[in-house]
Amino acid sequence: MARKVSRRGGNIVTIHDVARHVGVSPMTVSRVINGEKNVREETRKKVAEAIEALNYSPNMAARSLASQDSSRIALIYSNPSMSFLSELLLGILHQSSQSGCQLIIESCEGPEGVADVLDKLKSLGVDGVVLPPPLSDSTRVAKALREMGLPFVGVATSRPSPDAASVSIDDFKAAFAMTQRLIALGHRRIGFIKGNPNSYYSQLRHEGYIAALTKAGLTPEDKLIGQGYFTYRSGFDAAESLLMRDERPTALFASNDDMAAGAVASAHRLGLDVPRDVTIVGFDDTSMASSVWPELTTVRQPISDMASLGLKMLLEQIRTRRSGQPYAPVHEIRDFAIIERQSSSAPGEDATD
Amino acid sequence: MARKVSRRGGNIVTIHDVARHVGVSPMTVSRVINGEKNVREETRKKVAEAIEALNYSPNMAARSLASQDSSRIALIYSNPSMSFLSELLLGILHQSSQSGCQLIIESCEGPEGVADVLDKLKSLGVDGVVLPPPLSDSTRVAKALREMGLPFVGVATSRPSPDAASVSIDDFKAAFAMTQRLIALGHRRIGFIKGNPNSYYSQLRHEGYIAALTKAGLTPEDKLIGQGYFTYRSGFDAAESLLMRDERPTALFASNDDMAAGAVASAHRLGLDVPRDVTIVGFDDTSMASSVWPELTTVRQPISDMASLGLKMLLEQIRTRRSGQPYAPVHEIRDFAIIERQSSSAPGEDATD
DNA sequence: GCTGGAAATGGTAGCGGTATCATAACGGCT
DNA sequence: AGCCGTTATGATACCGCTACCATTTCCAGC
Repeated sequence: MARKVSRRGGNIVTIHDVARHVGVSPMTVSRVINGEKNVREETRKKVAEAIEALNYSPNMAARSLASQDSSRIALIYSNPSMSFLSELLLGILHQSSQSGCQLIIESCEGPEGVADVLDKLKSLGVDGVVLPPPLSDSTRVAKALREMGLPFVGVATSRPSPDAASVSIDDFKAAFAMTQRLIALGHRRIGFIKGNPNSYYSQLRHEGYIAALTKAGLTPEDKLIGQGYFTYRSGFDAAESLLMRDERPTALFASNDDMAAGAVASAHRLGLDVPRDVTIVGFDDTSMASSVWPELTTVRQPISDMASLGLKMLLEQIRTRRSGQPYAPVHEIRDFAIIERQSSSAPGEDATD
Repeated sequence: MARKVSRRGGNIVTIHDVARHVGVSPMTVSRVINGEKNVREETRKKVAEAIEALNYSPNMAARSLASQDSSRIALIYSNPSMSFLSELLLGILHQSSQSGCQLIIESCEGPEGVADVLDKLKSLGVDGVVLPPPLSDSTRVAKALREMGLPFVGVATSRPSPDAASVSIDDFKAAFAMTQRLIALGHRRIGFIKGNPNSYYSQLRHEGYIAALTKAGLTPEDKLIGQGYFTYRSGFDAAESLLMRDERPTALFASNDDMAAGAVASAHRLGLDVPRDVTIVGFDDTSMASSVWPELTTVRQPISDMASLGLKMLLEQIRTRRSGQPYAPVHEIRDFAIIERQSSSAPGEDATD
């Protein structure tokens, strides 16, 4: 039986093989892999080439065993917006297999659930926590984590805080850009459906909308603004009251995709065609955006990338902390993109050209 | 600086600690942990107690390093039905951290994508593959995998095949049960929206529906059946033509949630209230089911459990194969559940009681 | 009681990396 | 040239666990 040849397509390339191939010690190879300094540029290059040539990839098990730093990272989520979650998971998963860290996924329902989960984390000996929205926005959670001395990172929208890292897009700018886009299409009466008032990014998106209108010389009007709570139903209701006005808006900007989908349903119910009679756009580009019909024009957040980067930052933070050095939290901003689909067009005109 | 005390809530318990505590060698402890035979019952018990007492948990990194059997498992998905995927991921993740296997997630788009991905798997040295629908249904993929000599497991609906394991619910029985439920509510004209004709489980669900009607003495009618393709849009269209008939059905059973959601939208557009004017139910209980309004009555598959079990079976299969023993593929069936939400009621009556 | 073979247990040597400290090579300076 | 403080590299010892083989224990059978 081929024993030690079972994995990796037939032959196991170790750090020793690479070392021998180049004519250096394994230690030097290790240094190159981990991007440590104190390696001559020339050596680094040779090693890198050998790694490439031999198609070497480090054994995570060995690495985490030797370095004693197999971190346990928990991902806590509370909002069962599965579509968001799954993209997040993809990113996290990718990064965790790269970094060889152990992942624990916990859901917490309701306010008292948070305490339970945190207790559990403590007993599990978790080293750090990844927080997607809406938890990333919660000062209560942040406070609890801080008291436990657990480092954490907020992914996709979180109130910048001096002692926690975060990765997000610029929600204000994104909402601003999307609103500008609607204006550029020719819309003048643009409605807006706000998200949950507790959430910070909901505010930012609202402000971005207002700012874009103002900049274009349009007056933001209260009667064009509906209050939603990030749910489909709330989007449905808010859109209904907005669209039943005498002078109904020609475009509706919902601050997430679920609400936008609800708004589309509401428009349909009122006998309005989307986008011919009313343009409706969303935010996030979750799977909801492309599973309804017409598919939603929306703002895309690179959720997977953000998650991946977030985890990476978290691990770095943990490592820095362990070595006793001070850690300055990083707030990383990623680019968003406006995705044009079938739910938007110029006012009074069909998009299907 | 506390160095070697960084993980697991403060102190690292190793197999040596357990051994010392009991007064045996680490080897014996290892045997107990791995459930090997040739350990006296008495010894086993003492070791088990010590493990409990010291709250020991094995170090996965060390284990997989030493035993050389860290399996790499790939999850290949093609249908970007994110809500389904995320629940699957949750289950897989849970199991993989338990079993200490490395996970690789790959998406493949389109038919030629499959070949690319399989190439990649080969070069990555993957040991086994988890296949969610619709890939789990594809004989082409199964054939390719078989030729590569890669074990795989189909999760949630897969054509039972003699040489591949699978975990699924009984789609026929589930559709049967849901149809019976609608009949029990008093519905007699029950429409059905079929899924993609290529897919096996789509057929099973259709057959379940027919069987239940027949058993209740109702005649299945072709004009009550619409063809869909598992997409929102296709559900919308199919429902539209079904609901515009003179004698429109009082209930619509869509063979997945996306189509059911589309059907709801279509009903709304026609000015019909759900469920007062028409009951609409779905299948799968993906996040779509609870994010639209009214929330969908649907058949729940325990996706996360199924995925977890599937991975476990796959790992077992790999281990068995490695040891050179023959492996008889297992087809595991899990229970489904019918989830009643707001989209269903007795005909001609409002559900909100 | 002694023997032999199976069952139970222990000792040793790594798995593939990295921490740590020692050593060698490299300039910059007097 | 000689000295010294860096900077680059190497040797060694593990990390926690298991494979493998050696050893001990146990008990049946003579």
